[in-house]
Parts: sequence; C-alpha cells; structure tokens
Amino acid sequence: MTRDTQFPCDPAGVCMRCKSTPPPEESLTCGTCVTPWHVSCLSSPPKTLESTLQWLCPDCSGETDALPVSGVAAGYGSVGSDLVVAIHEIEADDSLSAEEKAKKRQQLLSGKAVVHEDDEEEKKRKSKGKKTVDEDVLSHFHCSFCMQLLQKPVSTPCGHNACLKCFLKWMGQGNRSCGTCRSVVPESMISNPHINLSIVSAIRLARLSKRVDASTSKVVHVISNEDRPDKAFRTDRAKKLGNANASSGKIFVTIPRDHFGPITAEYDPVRNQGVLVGESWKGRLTARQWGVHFPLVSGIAGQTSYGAQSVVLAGGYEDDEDHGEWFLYTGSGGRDLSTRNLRTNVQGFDQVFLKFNAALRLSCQLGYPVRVVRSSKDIHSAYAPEGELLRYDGVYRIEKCWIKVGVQGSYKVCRFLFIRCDNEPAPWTSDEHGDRPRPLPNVPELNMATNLFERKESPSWDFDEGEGRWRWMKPPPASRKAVNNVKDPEERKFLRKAMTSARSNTMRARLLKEFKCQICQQVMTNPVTTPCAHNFCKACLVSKFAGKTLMRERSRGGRTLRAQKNVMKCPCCPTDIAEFIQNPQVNREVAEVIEKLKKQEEEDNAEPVDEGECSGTSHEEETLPVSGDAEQPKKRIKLDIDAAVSATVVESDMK
DNA sequence: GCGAGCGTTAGT
DNA sequence: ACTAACGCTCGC
Repeated sequence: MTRDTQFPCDPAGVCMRCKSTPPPEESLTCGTCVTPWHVSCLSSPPKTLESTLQWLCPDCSGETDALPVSGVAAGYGSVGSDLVVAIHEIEADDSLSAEEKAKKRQQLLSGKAVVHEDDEEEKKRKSKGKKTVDEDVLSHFHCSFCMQLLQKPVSTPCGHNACLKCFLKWMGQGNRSCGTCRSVVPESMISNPHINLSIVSAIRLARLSKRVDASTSKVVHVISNEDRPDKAFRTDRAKKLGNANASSGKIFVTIPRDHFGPITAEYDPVRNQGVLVGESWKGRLTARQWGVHFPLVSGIAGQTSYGAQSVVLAGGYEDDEDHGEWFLYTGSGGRDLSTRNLRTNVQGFDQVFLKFNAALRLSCQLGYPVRVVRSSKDIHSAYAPEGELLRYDGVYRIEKCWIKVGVQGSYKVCRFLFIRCDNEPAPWTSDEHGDRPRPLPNVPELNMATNLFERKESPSWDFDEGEGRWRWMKPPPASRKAVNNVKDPEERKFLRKAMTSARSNTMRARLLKEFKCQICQQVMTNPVTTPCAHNFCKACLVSKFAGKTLMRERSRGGRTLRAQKNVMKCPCCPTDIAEFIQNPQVNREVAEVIEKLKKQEEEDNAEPVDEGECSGTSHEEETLPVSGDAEQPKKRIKLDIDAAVSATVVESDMK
C-alpha cells in the first residue's frame, strides 16, 4: 500500500520527501504560505506559467485532505477498495441527510470510523491516561488565537505560535504585538511572516502516524511481520536437532493470508510487479514469503467455510495426475500419521469433504481462482520444475470434485479437477498469451466416482470475451483474515508491546529529527524561532553572534562617527536577525514537545526487553540476515534464439 | 537414500 | 487447546 504523502522543503531547503536539495528552478513557493516545495515531488505540479505564478501548495489548496485510495482488489476493475465501497454505502444510504453523509465520510477518511477493536484499544489507552507520541505532539501545537491545531504555523520572536491566518487577522486589526504576551512583533514579520516548517513536519508526521495506526492495526500480521528477518532462518541449535522450521521470514507482499487469485503489483511494495507466473523459490518458507502459498507443510491453503486460495503439487499423493493445463488433485487427510513422517506415510483411512477438502470444494462451487504451485519433488509430473524448487504456475479453477478409491487400494480419496485460467502463459509453453476457456478433459475415473460435485452457479473468476482476459466477474471475497496470527497469548502480548514500542520509537526518532538545531545538528535545547522561521538552540544562536553588538561604533581619524547597525545574518538564510538576537525567546511549545519525546526515549531505553519471552524466535540466531539480503524469487527466463545466445545467465532451473 | 525427529503454522 | 499438514535437516 502506498501513501501519497506530500511534504514541503525544510528550513534548510531540503525536500522532506526525496531528501534532496532542489535547485531554484525546481523549487516552487506557495503564493499563500510562502513555503517552498520541490516541484518533482508534487503529485500534481502546475502545468502552465500562469498557474505556476499563482500556485497554491497542497496544504493551502486543501489537496492533502483527500486520502489516497489504495488496495484495489486484484483484477477487479477499479472497484474493490474497502474505502470506496464504504463511501458508496454511505452515499447510497437514503436515511442520512447530506450533512450526516458528509460527516460520516469525513470520519471514514480521517480513520475515526475504523475498527471496533481499535476503538477498544483507544478506550483502554485513554482510561489508563496514556497518550501516544502523535497525540502528544498534536495536543501541544495549538494556535494561541483559535485554540485549534496549528494551521500553517508562524512563530513570533517571543516564542509563541499561531496559525498564519489568525496571525494575519490579528495584525490586520491594527495590532502590532503578540496576541499571547503583547511583546512587539517586528514589522518584517508582520509584512512577511514565514511558516515554521519544523512544526509543520512534526504535525504532519504525527498525523501520518495516526492514520497509519488506524489503517493498519487491523492487519496485525503485516505489522508483526516487521519484526521478522528478511530471510527465513534456522538457529544452529535447531539445525543440530533437525528442527527444520525455526522461523519463517518476513512476508514481502501485502496480501492477507486468505487472498484469492493472482498477486498483482499493488500488493508488491518491494518490487512493484506482483508475483509472476514462472517465479520460483527454494523452499516452502520462501514461497510463503512471497505470498503464493502460506502453509509450511500443508498442500492446501484454505478454510472450510470460505474457500481454498492455493495448492501445492509435490507428489505427496500418488493419485495426482498432472497434465499441465489441467490436473487431478488429491485431497488431504486420510493418512496414518503415527510416525509423524509425512512423506513416507500411507493412507490409513478414507478422505472426506471436510476441512481443506471442503475448502477446495467451496472454491469449486464459487468458481474462485486457485493459485497453483508445482514442486520439483513431484517426480511423476512432466510439468514439475527442475532443481530443488517450487514454482508459481498461475491460477486454476476447480471444475468438478468427487470421491474415488485411491490407488493404494482400500481407502477413498477426494478428487479435484483443476483447469488453468490465467492471463499469463504457463511456464512450459511458448504461447504469447494466457489461457482461453477450454473444454473439460475426458476423465475416465469419473465413471467410478461417487459424491460428484459440479459448479452450478456462474463462476466468480471467468473469461471476459470482450476484454479477452480472465477477471473477477463477481467481487472477490473480502478478506476475513484480520487479526494476529500469533496464537500464544504471551507471544502475542510481547509482539504487541514490541510493535508499539518499535513504532513509537521510530516515530519519536523522526519527530526528534524534525527538531534539529541547524547549527549543532542536535535536537534543540531551548529552541528559538527566528522571524525567518528557522529554529536553533538558543545557546547555539547566541554564541554564533557572541561579542557582536547591535550597534557598531565607527571612528575615522580620531573622530567618532554615528554608530552603524551591525548586520547579523541568520545561519540559514540572508535575513538580518540582529534585532531578534538581542532577546530571543524560547518557543515553549516546541520545547515541551522535545522534552516529552526525549523523556519517553529515556524511559524506553531504561526498560530492558525481556528476551526470555521470545525465545526460539529471532533472538537465538547470532547471524541474522540483514535487510537487503532478501532472497528474491527467480524468474524463469523464456528461451528464444536471442536469449539463448546470451544465455550465460540462464537460471539454474533451466539446465 | 531413507526415515527419525523435530519444527511452525493455522484451522477447528 | 488440540492437532493435522504434499517440510526440513541430519545421522545412519
């Protein structure tokens, strides 16, 4: 999920979005708040000279009020976002007045009308009297006039903050002093007030964090994911013991576990391309990391009353019959697991349409696309990948399912007829295009089948003749997977604590960075804001001009001339701040926020994390793989003549 | 190469 | 809480 957040340039002229310093020709100053912005980082930069001259920044034009809509479901046109659906629902509700609708819309967009769980969390937090970092920041930055959260904040030399509008209004009434303390405000600030960008950034960051909290806290596995290493790993101790799966790694895609259909680019923040047909992975752990098939052992991913999302063909069941574009799959269960060794196990009893088998049957009934992964372990299949790999082969639909007696003789197995229905060609073909609807194959064993089930309703995923591609003809099922997948309550508690702590730590660090003194580059102590809206430690600024007096005595040839004013340039810009230097006042609101953030940091650092609580997870391994070392899937390279010539880099699975 | 012996995850 | 699940590694 991407969030289109726009940021202006900071007081040093560095774009807060791309962190570069734009040259003057790429910098645009807002006509209203005189804030500089980096043109190439604007989502909708002005197109004509005229509009450039009258340009209003996203803050002043209200552009940022609109939350970007994301998370459009795969293949289902432009509809499908929960947010869009919710807004449509509000609009369609005749029982609401226009005003009520507007209010509901606003609540929705500001994240207030989100999940009940979060409300409960919120209540708990409030009852405990604990505020989050962002709440704390927001609560500090009130305008001294309107008492609302600062909008385009300006800071007076006496250290008080106000909205630009309120400030201008006050001055427009003929006042020449601070609305809070009645100190005189210099004429230069009245005629040319500057926005205090440090405060702007702090408020933006705090707001952003609130939004992120509200929108992601429901999908906990994505958050807890961040504590995981990029690679799945095993500890040395675990290896010695033969403990295969000490920990699975981070999930790189943003789909929930119960996501149906292809994994498209919008779910792939890492590469922004989605999972392509033909991509392969070393093992189940890495295949899981790219979201193609979540279970580590089970061949079927699914839920009884919801449907099955994916299957693996690994040759574990002798009855499987693979014809590439279609195959016969055997259900799960019915095995004698007494020795707990799955691969050597034999059928011990009949399979029934329960659990995963029921999930597959439901996907058959509703015509859902089921992701198919082939494993090189399937030595009987001509279509299995070579090398020790798992390969994503695209989506298939289950057309029929039934029960037959398995090849092992005395026990019944569930059978599923899978037919390919993907928009990308299968890895074993040289076709340019994906599948076209194909007739049902002849399946002799159907003559012996019992409990035959066929789809009667129209399939959810079907071929659109007009568009010439497969797509969701009915909306894909909304994800039901919301809550933490960590079941152990202790582990859950620990993760939750670690998560919130980590998140607020980052937020705190980022906020503190926004309050850096432009002279010592440290977080400011006794912050002062110049009339040109640059922030420094009081001590840094004063010492910078130590020894310099406001007036300069001049003498020539023994004669004393009229004293001349000393020019003292702001360390960040050419503004003369000599007057301000005479009596710089600490911006108390900024100071308080900094102090609180620092205090929280100290408290957190003093509180040791009990590692014992999370034994067996990431802390055992000494040599944890680091970020950037993420194992990316291999894309199978299609061999054409040109490629073959330069194919010294052909992937290992092509030998 | 086989299989013991373990591991994690998630459905129910 | 229980347990099934087309896995994984190491030692024999």
